[in-house]
Amino acid sequence: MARQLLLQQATGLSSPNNTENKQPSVQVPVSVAMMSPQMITPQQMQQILSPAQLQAVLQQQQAIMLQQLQEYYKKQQEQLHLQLLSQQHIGKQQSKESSLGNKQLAFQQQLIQMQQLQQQHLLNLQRQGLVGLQSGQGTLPIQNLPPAVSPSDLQQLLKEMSNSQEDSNKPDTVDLTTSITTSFPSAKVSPPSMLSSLPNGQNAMQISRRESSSHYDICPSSHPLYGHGECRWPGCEALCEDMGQFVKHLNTEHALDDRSTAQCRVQMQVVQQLEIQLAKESERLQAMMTHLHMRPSEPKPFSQPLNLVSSASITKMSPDTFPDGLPQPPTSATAPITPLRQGASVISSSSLPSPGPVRRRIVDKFCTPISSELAQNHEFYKNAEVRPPFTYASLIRQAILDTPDRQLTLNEIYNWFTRMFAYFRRNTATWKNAVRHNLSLHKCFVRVENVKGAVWTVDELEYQKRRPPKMTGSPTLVKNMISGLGYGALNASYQAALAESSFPLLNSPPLLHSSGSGIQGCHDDVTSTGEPGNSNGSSPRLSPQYSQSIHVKEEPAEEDTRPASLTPTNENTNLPEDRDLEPETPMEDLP
DNA sequence: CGTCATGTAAACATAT
DNA sequence: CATATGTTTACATGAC
Repeated sequence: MARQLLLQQATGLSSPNNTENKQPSVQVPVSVAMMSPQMITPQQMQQILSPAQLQAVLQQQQAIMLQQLQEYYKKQQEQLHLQLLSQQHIGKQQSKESSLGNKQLAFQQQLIQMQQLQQQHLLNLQRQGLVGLQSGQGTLPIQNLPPAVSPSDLQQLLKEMSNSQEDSNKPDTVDLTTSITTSFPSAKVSPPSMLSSLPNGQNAMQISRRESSSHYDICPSSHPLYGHGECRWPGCEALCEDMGQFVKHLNTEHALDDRSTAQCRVQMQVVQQLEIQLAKESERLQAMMTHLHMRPSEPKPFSQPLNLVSSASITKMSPDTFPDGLPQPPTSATAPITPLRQGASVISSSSLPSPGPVRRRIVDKFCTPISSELAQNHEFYKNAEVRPPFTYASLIRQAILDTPDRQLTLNEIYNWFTRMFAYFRRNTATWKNAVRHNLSLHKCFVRVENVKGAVWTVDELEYQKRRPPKMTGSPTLVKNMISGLGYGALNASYQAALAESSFPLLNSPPLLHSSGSGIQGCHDDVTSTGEPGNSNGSSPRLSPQYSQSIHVKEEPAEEDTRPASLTPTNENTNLPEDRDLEPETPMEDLP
């Protein structure tokens, strides 16, 4: 039933714009590709589409998202540019408006943030092999995007602004709204409705091109998943001398199986999370502009950069901008963008002030490459209110291990949470309680009293002990993991999982064990970094061996007397720890 | 279906 | 007394 519906839409919608490319054997309903996960859960998708279709759909969606994102960035930046220029006018009018400087700064920051976001997204895509790397290694991914406001441009702008600020006062009559919208009609793109086809012809062309290029048989010279002589499939770095070899590799190693489809879904999620963040940022920008009277509450042209109806982009949309046919979700600005859980009901889920219990411990079971994941995405989590896909226990541990002393007070743990994750800047009572609960509950957290209070440390051995059997990366397991994620916080978790299997990290030291296939042992990150005895003696905090007084949690059926419980783990020979991924660098902190 | 890990809530104790 | 810090219990959920 659903399938028919979709296919029906597909045939109606995909045709107009696909004139240019020879559709590969598989007809892919564009509308399906456009469909946000809220509309169709991954599981449903799999049921609805044949594997081949699914694969194609995913590719399409990636392409669409990328394209739309690029356009969106571009428009956003054009707007910003204009805003800055407009601000200049205001500056003239307001003579010595002292707050102007702040406004400039705010805009500048916003703009920079946009650019960062842009880069981040591209990095992500690149990492996943979705965007071919530029030949010049050092080049920024930003190159892939339309001309943006370069730092120098920005400087120039600000310079002009500050200059103009000093002279004359003009009547405050500049109609910024019209100046913006009229001079940049292109920016007025109505948000693609959920079920509509391609937003515009250009996209269609892009998509077609993308799609065809993704079918190596059509464009043998290049492949988005092939670059620099290696396979760029997420988590795979297999070396392939030439395209032929690569194609062979692709067909054998990344055939259409559970694992591959799961990976595709995860990739979708990666993109989606970024979009959510993007939506939020643009929303914030919008609010800023509105506040500055630059743009009287006009429906923002780019409120919905992409096809998804994420809670982020929805929640604060004004009623009039709401896509037809969609019930407007309660406007709860405070509702966390908890990664869409039940897949189909982001909207409804966002209506609840507090998300119910959220299951997302996959990563933990997946060996919690939390630190490597964090290394990659901590910027993301810092800014996006996305619930990190880690358990409280692993987060607490990470917080503690992040410090030179491997010990933190409760309050410092709190601070780490709020510093590292935007998500934990709300509902403090809830998660703080959870943190305390975890600290008390898990034997791996050891409370050490010192002169002024107490600090918490991690008994790594104990922590490892509680971990379930390692995962082998079997397709089934991967699949389970993915679906178990409730489609929400996959992004990180999956990347993290892949990281263990030699994920090419862009911003972290090269892995030592890049095998390219299969997940090698599960490791949990960090541990290595520091065994206590190591150098680093300068501990501001009392490093005096935990001695003072240690509260050993009771063990129901203690097998061994755990002598090692207090000794710096480290010599747990039986535990094959990877401890390599961990960028020893304690992941610089935020201000 | 039972068990386990986890998240959430809450009661309670103790220290500051 | 209020708050922070811990501990513990209860319950729900999802994975296995």
